[in-house]
Amino acid sequence: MRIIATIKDVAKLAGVSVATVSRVLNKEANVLPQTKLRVQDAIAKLHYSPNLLGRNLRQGATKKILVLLNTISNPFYSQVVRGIEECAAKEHYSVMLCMTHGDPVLEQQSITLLQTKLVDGAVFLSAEQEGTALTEACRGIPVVQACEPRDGFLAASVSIDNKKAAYDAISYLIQNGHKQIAFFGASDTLSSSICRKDGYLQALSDYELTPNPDWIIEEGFSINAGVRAAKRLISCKELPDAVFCISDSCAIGAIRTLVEAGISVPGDISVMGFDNAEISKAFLPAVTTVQQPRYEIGYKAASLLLDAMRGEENRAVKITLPHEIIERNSVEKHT
Amino acid sequence: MRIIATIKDVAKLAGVSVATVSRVLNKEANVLPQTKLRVQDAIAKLHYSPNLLGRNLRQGATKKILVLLNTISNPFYSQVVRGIEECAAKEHYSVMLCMTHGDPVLEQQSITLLQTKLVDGAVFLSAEQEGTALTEACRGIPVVQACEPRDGFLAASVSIDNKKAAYDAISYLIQNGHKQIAFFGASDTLSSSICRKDGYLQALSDYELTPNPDWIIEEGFSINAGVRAAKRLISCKELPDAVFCISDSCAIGAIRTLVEAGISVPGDISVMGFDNAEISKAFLPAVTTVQQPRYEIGYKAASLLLDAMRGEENRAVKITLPHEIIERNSVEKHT
DNA sequence: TTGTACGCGTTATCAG
DNA sequence: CTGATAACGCGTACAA
Repeated sequence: MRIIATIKDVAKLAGVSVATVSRVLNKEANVLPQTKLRVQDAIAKLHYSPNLLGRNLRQGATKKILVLLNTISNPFYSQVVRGIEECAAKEHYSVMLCMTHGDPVLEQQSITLLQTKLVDGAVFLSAEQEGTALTEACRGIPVVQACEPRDGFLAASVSIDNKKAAYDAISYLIQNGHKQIAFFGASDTLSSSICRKDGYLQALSDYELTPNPDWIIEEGFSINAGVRAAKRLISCKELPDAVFCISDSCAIGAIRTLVEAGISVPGDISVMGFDNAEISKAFLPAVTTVQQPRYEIGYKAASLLLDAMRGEENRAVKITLPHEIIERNSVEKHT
Repeated sequence: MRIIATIKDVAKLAGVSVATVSRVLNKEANVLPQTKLRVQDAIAKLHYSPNLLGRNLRQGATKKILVLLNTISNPFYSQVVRGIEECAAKEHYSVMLCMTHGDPVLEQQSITLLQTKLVDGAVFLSAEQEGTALTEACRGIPVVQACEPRDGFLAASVSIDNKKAAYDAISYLIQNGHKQIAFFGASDTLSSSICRKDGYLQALSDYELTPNPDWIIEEGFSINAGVRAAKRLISCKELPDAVFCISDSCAIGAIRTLVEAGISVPGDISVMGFDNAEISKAFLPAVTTVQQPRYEIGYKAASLLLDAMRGEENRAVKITLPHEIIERNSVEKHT
């Protein structure tokens, strides 16, 4: 392995002091063109690039922000991260991702990057530890939450109003003539799971429909969860005329399972998803769903984080962005 | 914002020297239990955590590796990254992700993290710059490639044999009675695009079939690319009896487009994908495809990177891992 | 067992 | 316009 050049080597080769090299590196004004050239020459010759550990140590900042998320296997987060990146780039921050895989220990490891000054701030797209533990772990560190705010975690958050979104989805089903509506949810403690179920129950109640407990099936967000939920539904003695699913993946698993069992979608049962995943549009039938403003959520979250890093106290800020129902072909419209 | 405690503050509060605090932090032996307690007490009181910038600077290493990838919107990479993470964790490295979004400038920014010692090494899951430029940019830095080796980039690589994989896929189609086989590919310069096309042409040639140029349609990897390719195919005066697609996304776009046009899959046309994406199993019809050992590719790549970071010279190593054909329902079996 | 003092690579302050 | 030097926070010889 070659020995790596430092600022001293450059200074020596150029016949100047390290201070002058530093000035050239940081594009300061007061350097004679000729010495500047000598320095740049030496830099090129030695393939020198400044060690940012030194710079960051000296400046007490790294110009980096961390995005913490459960897993990248859910493409939903892709656009959220893009929003974060583009907002951060405006102030010359770069973005790094770390995954927690649902493991509080891995999450804590990433938080250590914050505590130990390796990054300047973080956006939490998921949260594995308890809210109060997170608040404690992130004391004095700029952090915000996006998509999935955690109860008890004192940090600004950006998300849609999940309860209202589910409520609107159920209203849409009801307005299209469906009265017997099942719910495929998740039994975890994520705020989105809880809020979407609340919205479902609230809508049913407001429209004076009574929920059938057999039809509230909580298997999770994944395709396989949708498959399992649909199998359980099929074994019920009565079938609903519509199903609201907590995610598009779940909806797709459900649709393929129903269809395989000879139940037509949307002919016999309508199915509605959530998130507007890319596949929803291509699936057969195309899935009617609820769209979140993913990019905007990420952008706004980064913007709040930048505020916090500037010292602005905004830990109590809770922003909700508008959702939208995307009509496609998996819901039958009875008039 | 609270002032952040340093090792000095801890030392002062505990009434010891910074050296002793450092010894406690690094779990060295020669510290009296009672002083150790005093130090730990002070650490807790001050909510102190060591500034890793100082430590990393001192030690010349960060125990972090970077994964560079185009975008996380393709869930294919999720398992690859998992393999990297789990191998890296065995030697106490943590993994961070940076996206390039196909932009050489963003890629260069991430490479800067390497050049500037912020991370110890990197796995390239994509490459935006030219191979020779990358070789130059990464001189003296431990790097490896996975999935998509770049011509001219002198770094160890791990991938499947893309040409043979495509060849095997076409053979499979032919053995199941298909003779008129179209190819939906990508016109970029990725090695996988080129190799898979080569494999397609080679197989046709070996089985003495002549490729119809109208049926070689290169629109890309995405669902929309599959839609576009299928539309172009439909407008041909003759239709093939099978299509080999460069990705599962492409295959799904193609299937939904064919089906919408009243062409049955696999009844009229069989469609084969590539990658074994999660959705392929759930799609209707379930997509016959080629499986890559994603986790193993990542794991092996990380293992090679660890070797390189230990100083082992392995830049010329090229590893190919076995692929596998996954039979499902999108290919008709004529006997 | 503990403390002193130096150096990691950089930037910032001050003289000149 | 340039140079010498003191930090930044930490780890580690060496000394005590």
